Amino acid sequence: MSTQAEDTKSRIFLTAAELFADYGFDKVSIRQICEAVGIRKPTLYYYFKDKETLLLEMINFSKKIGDQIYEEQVEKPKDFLDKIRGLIFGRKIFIEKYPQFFRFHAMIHLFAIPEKVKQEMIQYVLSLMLRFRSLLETGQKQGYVAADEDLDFLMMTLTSSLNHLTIRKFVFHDDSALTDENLERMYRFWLKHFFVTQDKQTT
Amino acid sequence: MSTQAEDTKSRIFLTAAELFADYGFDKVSIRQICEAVGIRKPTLYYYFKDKETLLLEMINFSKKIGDQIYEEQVEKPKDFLDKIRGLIFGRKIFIEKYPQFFRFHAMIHLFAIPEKVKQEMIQYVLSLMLRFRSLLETGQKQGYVAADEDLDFLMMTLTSSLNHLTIRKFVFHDDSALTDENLERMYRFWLKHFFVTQDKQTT
Amino acid sequence: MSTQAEDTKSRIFLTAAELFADYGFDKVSIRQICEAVGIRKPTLYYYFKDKETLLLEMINFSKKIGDQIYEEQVEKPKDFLDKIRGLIFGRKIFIEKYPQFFRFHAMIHLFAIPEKVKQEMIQYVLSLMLRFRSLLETGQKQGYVAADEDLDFLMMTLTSSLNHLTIRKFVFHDDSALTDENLERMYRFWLKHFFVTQDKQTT
Amino acid sequence: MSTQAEDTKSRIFLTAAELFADYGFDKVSIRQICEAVGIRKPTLYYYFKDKETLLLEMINFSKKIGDQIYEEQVEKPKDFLDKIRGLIFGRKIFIEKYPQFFRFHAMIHLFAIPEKVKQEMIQYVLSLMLRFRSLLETGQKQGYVAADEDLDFLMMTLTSSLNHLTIRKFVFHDDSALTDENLERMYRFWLKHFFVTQDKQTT
DNA sequence: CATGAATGAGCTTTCATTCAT
DNA sequence: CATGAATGAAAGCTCATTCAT
Repeated sequence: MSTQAEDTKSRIFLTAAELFADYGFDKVSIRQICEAVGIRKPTLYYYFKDKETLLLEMINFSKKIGDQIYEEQVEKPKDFLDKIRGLIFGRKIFIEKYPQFFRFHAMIHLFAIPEKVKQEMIQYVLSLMLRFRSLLETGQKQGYVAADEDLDFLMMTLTSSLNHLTIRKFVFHDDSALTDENLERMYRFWLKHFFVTQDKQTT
Repeated sequence: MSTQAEDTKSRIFLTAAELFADYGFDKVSIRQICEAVGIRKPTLYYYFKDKETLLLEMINFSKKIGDQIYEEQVEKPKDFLDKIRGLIFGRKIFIEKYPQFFRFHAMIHLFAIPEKVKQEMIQYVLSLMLRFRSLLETGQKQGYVAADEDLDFLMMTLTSSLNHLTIRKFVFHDDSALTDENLERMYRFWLKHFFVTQDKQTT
Repeated sequence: MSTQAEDTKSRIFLTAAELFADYGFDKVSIRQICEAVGIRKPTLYYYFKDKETLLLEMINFSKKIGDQIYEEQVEKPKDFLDKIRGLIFGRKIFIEKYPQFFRFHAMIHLFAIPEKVKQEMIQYVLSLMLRFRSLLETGQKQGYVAADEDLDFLMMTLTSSLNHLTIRKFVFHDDSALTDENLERMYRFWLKHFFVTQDKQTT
Repeated sequence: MSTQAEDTKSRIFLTAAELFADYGFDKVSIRQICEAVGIRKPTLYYYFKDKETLLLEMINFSKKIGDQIYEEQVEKPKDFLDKIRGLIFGRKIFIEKYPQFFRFHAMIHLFAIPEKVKQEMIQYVLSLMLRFRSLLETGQKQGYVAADEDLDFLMMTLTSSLNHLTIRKFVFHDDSALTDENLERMYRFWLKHFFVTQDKQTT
C-alpha cells in the first residue's frame, strides 16, 4: 500500500472515529464520513468492506491500544500501588497518545452498535474485569487489600468510578474530569478508602 | 379524552418504552411501534406530535417516577443511613412498580438521542447529583460521614456504583445484579468503607 | 382498498409488467417504474414489499390467467382436436384479453430472475408439460395419435413450436407470428404431421 | 502479444463465459470475473475495452465455432439425411470440443444483453434460419421433403425442437436431454414425421 | 503488462411525516 | 378517533470505468 493510500485509509479511520464518538454509530452516515474526509463513497468502500467492518477495525485498534497501555502501566510495575496508579493514569496516557481516538474508545460502550459487535464488546469488557480482579487478589495476598474485603464490589467500585470520570468528560463535557489533578485526587480517595498503605501497615 | 383514547395512548407509551429499551431510540421505527401496538401510523401522530415528543414524554414520565421514589425512599426517612438504604433499594422499588419502564429508564442514558433531549437529560442528571451531594453534606454534619471526606468523590463513587449494577443487569444481562441480596451486599460495602456507623461513633 | 388505491396498485402492476417485458427484471429499476407510473418510490413500496414481491405477484397473476385460459380452451372442449386448436388459439385469447400482460408472460422465461423465483417457474412449466402430456395420452387412446407415437417428443415438439411463435413475435418483432392466419397454418401443419384426422381414420 | 498475455486474455475469456452462462450477463460484475481469474480490474480493461466488448468477442467466438461446426457437420456431408443428422449431432460436437463455451452459447439467447448486441444476435439467428431453409429446399428438390410441405413451419419446428433440448439441459438441468441416445431418438422422430426415407421413396 | 486508488452514477430500501377523508 | 395513501429525504452499498504510475 502506497503512502498516499495509507494516508487515505487512516484519514477515514480517524475521521470516522471522531464522528462516531460525537454522534453514535447509527447517526453517522457513510456520506457524512466521506464528506468530512473529502472522498467519494466508493473510495471508503475500497478500504472498508462495509460500515460494520469499519467499526470493527476501529474497535480492534482501540482494544490494542487499551491492552498496550494496560500492560505498560498496570502489569509492568512491580509494586501493587503503582499498578493502581497506572490504572488511573493509563487513561491520561491514552488521551495524550491518541487524542482523537480516546473519545471513540470511551463512547463505544455507550452507543447503539450491531448486536454482534455489542456481544463481542461485552465479552471483552468482562475479560478486562477478570484481569483486574486477579490483580486485586494479588494485592490482597500482599497485604494491600484487607483480608476480609469484598473483592467483587471493590473491583466494581473502582472500575465504575474510573468510567464515571470518562463519561463526565465526554458526555457531560466536564473538562476537569481527567486532569492530572483530578486523577491524583481520585488516587488519594482510593488509597484512603480501599487500600492499606505502608504507613498503616507499619502501624 | 375518553377512556379508550387514554388507553390507546398509554399502550403506545408502554410499548414504545419497551422497544426503545430493547433496541435504542434510533433503531425503533414508528412503523415497528405501530405494528406492536396494533394501530396505524397516523393514530400515533394523533397522540404524539412526533417521535421526539414521544421520547420526551417518556423521559418526563420516567423522571417523575424517579423523583417520586427518591422523595419516598430518600428524602422521607429521617435517619441518614436509612436514606442511603433508600437510595439503593429505590431501584428495586422502581422495578417492581413499573417493570416495563425501568428498563427504559436505565437504558435511556446509553442510546443515541436527539442532541436537544440529551442536553436536557444531562441537566437533569446533574441536578440529581447536586441533590444527592447536599444529602451527603447533611450526613457529614450529622457525623455519618468523616469530617475530612472528599464529598465530590464520595458522591461520584456511590452514584457510579449504583449505575454500574443497573448496567450489569440490562447491558450484560446479569440477573443477579439487582437482587435484594446483592443490593444488601452493596449497602454493607458502603457502610464499611464510607460511613461512620453508630457503633464506630460511640467508640 | 379504495378505488383510487386499486388503480394505483394496478397501474404499478401493468407498467412494471411492460417494462420488465421490454428490458428484463434486473434492468428495470424501481425508479424507472415509478417515473413511468407517475408516483414516488415509497408509494411503490407501500403496495409491494419489495421488487421480488412485485415480480412474484406478477408471475402468479400470469399463471392464473394462463391456467384460466388453458381450462377454458383446452380442458373444456370435448373433442381432442378442439383441445389442440384451443392450445394454439389460447395464446391469441391471452393477447386479446390482457394485451399488456401477455408480453410479460412470454418474456418471463427469458430473463434473469432471482434464483428462487426461477426454480418456481421451472416447476410450474414442468407441471404444465405433464398436464399436456396426459392430454396427448388421452388423444392416443382415442385414436387421434398413432399408437406407436413417441409421446415425449411429440409433446416437446408441439410445445416448443408454440413457444417459438411467441419468441418470434416478441423477441424478433415479427408481427405475423401470432396472427390468426399463422396460427391456423400451424394447426394444419400439426394435423398433417402428427394427428390422425377423421378422414384418415375412416380410410 | 506474448504467450503469457494471450493466456491471460484467454483465461478472462473462458472464465467470463462460464460466469455469464451461470448467472447472466448483468448479474456478473467485472469484479467477480477478475476475482475468478485472479487479476485486477485494470488488467481486464487492458484486454477488453469494456464489458460489452467482452461479450461481443465472446459472441463472435461462439458464432465462429457454431459456423465451423455447421460447415463440417451440415454443409460438408453430401446426403441430405446426413446433413440433418449433422445438424442434430453438431450440438454434441460443440459440447465435446468447447465444453465451457457451449453453455454460454446456449444461454446467450436467454439473458438480458445490451440492445445493440441483441439486435446483432437476432440478425445472426435469422441468417442461420435462412441458411437452414435453403437446405430444406434442396432436400425438397431431392425428394427427401414432401413437395407440398410447408417449409417455413418445418424449419421452425425442427429449429425450435433442437433449441428445446438445449434449454432442457441448461435451464431445467435435465442431463438426459443431450445424450447420444436422446439425439438419436429425435432423429428417428424427425425421420418418421418429416422426411421421406429411401425406403418410402423406393416404395 | 499490470495495478492501486479513485469516482460518477446508480441501485434497493427505509425513514419520519402529512393530508384528505 | 382513526386510517389509507402518499412523499421528501436519506440510508448503505455496488457498478463499470479511468488514470497515474
